Amino acid sequence: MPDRTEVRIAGPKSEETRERILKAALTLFHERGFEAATMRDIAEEAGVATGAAYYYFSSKDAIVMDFYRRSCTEMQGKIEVALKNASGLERRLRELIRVKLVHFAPHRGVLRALLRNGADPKHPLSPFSPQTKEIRDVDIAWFQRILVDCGMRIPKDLESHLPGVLWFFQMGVIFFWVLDESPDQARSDRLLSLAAKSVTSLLRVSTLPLMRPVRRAALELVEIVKGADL
Amino acid sequence: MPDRTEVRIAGPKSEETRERILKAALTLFHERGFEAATMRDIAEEAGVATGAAYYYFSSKDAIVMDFYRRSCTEMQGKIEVALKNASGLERRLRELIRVKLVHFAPHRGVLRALLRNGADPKHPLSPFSPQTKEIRDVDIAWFQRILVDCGMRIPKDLESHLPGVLWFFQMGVIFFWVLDESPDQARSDRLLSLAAKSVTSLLRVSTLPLMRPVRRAALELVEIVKGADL
DNA sequence: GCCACAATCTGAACATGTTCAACTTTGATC
DNA sequence: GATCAAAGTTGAACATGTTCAGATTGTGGC
Repeated sequence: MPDRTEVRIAGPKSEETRERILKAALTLFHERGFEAATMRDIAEEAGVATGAAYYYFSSKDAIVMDFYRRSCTEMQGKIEVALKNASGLERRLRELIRVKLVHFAPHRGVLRALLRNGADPKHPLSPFSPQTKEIRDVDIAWFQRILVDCGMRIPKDLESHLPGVLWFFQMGVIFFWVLDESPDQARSDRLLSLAAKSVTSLLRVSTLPLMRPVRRAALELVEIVKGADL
Repeated sequence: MPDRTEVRIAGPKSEETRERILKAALTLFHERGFEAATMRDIAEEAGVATGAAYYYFSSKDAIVMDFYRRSCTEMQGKIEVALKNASGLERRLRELIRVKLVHFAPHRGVLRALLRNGADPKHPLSPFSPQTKEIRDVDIAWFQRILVDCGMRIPKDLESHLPGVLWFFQMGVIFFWVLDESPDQARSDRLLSLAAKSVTSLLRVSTLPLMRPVRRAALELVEIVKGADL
């Protein structure tokens, strides 16, 4: 899968045009949806020729990628605040993920475009691709942090993988949310609460000696999956 | 998402043309991959004009859909045989899924196309869409059957959902397999074995009274997810 | 001010999935 | 066999993501 998500680094004045194109794109994505907003529309809305859009963004997907990157940067502060106001692993897990849902709420359509290639790590636009590794790592670090902070006893063998696994579950929730058509995505809210609770319970239980074989199986599973593409 | 996966029902002689187009498509998909094989190529290979291809298949995806349907029909016999030669839940689970992997092995590229829209049930081509419900139901029935046959005690509350859940896990395995680039998809084999074993162990353990709360959480999860789109 | 070079921008052209109006073949009916 | 509607077939045209050869603009050096 060829990479067309690169983004031109700004020369002196161009930054403003670039911004205009991005803004036009997001506006149109929001108004008509990702597919219905054509590159011609976007360029016109931004007051440039079609080619100019491609001068700044190497593809339509690259626009989404840029949006994704920005969103993640913007969310850092919100996450910090949300975690400050929540305590306990379960609540913090829930709030950490909720920040993302709330942040992306006005742009579910764009996110759908981001996730439309599922988990295929060969597609540059995919939360699992090399191109999004940086974002992914930043995000995984938050899970690491709430795990460490909560002071819960974590089995040594799980420790290194756990943040990544939690991030993976988060992706599941987000994926569900993006497709969720229930009013106000209420169903996703229920899913998120239940997921946070279940994960916390599982973690608590996982330290029991009885659980050793379950942990081993889970670990092997994680290793198979991780070794393949991530 | 508009449905373009319908397929013209055969008039008298047309069946042969239709077959030729399908065969040409599968050949080219196999030789060059799904994206690289254009509808023009396919039509030419079949010795008809581009439009003719669209007379028989309402879209490129419809070809994949047809392939998917046929494959499932063709597999029924193979599954029967495989289950006859295997006993015990774990082995039968493994063999049931392996039949599919083996059957689809020469067409991983086509399957990739089928799964490229991930789990979005709004996309007609998706193992979760209404358009594929019939296929799905047939498939789920096999899981039902090996569950009943194996004589294992299944908690009453899980009973009705379990076949669907197993099917869902199968989709996970297939999804992994489609993306698996390890030599001969050896990694997927390991995943499949581990998954079959884990599922069986979990099921055995699930009857313990201790597990009641875990089952409740799992059930609630299943209900949230199922209620949403399937 | 002017030149050369790079950055920016343009719009026509291309590839590919898809549509469609018109043409041809087929098969039933008389 | 003539007729005609339905089935089958054609290829040009369309929409949209993308490319590209060139036009335009901006900038540093003289």
